[in-house]
Amino acid sequence: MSTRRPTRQRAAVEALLRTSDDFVSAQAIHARLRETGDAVGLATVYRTLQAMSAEGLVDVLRTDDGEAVYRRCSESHHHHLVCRSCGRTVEVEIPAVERSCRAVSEEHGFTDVVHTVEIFGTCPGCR
Amino acid sequence: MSTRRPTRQRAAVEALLRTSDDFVSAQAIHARLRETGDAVGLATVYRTLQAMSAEGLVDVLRTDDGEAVYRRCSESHHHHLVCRSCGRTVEVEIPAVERSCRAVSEEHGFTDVVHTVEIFGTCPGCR
DNA sequence: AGTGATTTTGAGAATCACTCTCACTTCTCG
DNA sequence: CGAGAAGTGAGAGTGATTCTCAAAATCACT
Ligand SMILES: [Zn+2]
Ligand SMILES: [Zn+2]
Ligand SMILES: [Zn+2]
Ligand SMILES: [Zn+2]
Repeated sequence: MSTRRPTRQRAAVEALLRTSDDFVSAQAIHARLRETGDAVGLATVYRTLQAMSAEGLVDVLRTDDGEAVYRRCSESHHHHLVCRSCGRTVEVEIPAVERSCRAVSEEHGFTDVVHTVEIFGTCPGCR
Repeated sequence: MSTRRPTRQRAAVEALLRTSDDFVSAQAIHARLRETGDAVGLATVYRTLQAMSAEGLVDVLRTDDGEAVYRRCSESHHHHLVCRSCGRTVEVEIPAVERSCRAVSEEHGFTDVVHTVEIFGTCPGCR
């Protein structure tokens, strides 16, 4: 089956993610774990993040320069309001968006539809 | 001023984009131009696409594996409904989405806000 | 605990999109 | 026609992500 074995490495990555409210890159996770002595191989960090992403345990998005960043998130469907300056992230649910995306898709006969919605701005603290 | 000089290379890239209804990668553009004998250096393809993107002449989005793909688009603000199988792309305007994104941003005090919205599915033809 | 099958790990190599460098070509405009 | 500004491209450099594969850890059972 698809149950993954519990390992020290996986626990370390999950713990690190639990301590960060913002999106973090795989490279950053690798570096931080190395600092704390809880080192995990880079390949393993990537593998773990992929697995967690597939299980819906983390959300992924791409920065402007194409780097993937990860964040531990609630499991219900939501989107993000991200500060482009400090990275602060707010999870938001926007029913109107869900409705409109579904409507537009049906209108054009598309099926198996998924959507990505991300909002970037400057947060009140970074004024 | 910011007027770019007209060159053979730039014209070739623009022409290529005009012939494609779907999103294309810089690498693909470079390869196709080379095939048609209308070769343009890879660096120039990237530079041209960046410039066009900055001028709002092309839309950019990232594929799942992080590659940037470009498409000549109408200049008014819109989003895309993309077939994950054949790449067919439909431009859509969704006022409700614009409204909601703005509302959510204000609610959290974010300013200078931009949003990305992309919808992926299987189109009627790829059933 | 022991044992063998199965999975996971990680150092380093490999990939690949993208950017940089810089000498050379092409425009622009007086 | 120049002189200077802007554009080009082959090739080197970057940096994130993936691959390789032998060694290490975990599991299932006794
Ligand atoms: Zn999230
Ligand atoms: Zn949604
Ligand atoms: Zn578009
Ligand atoms: Zn919009």
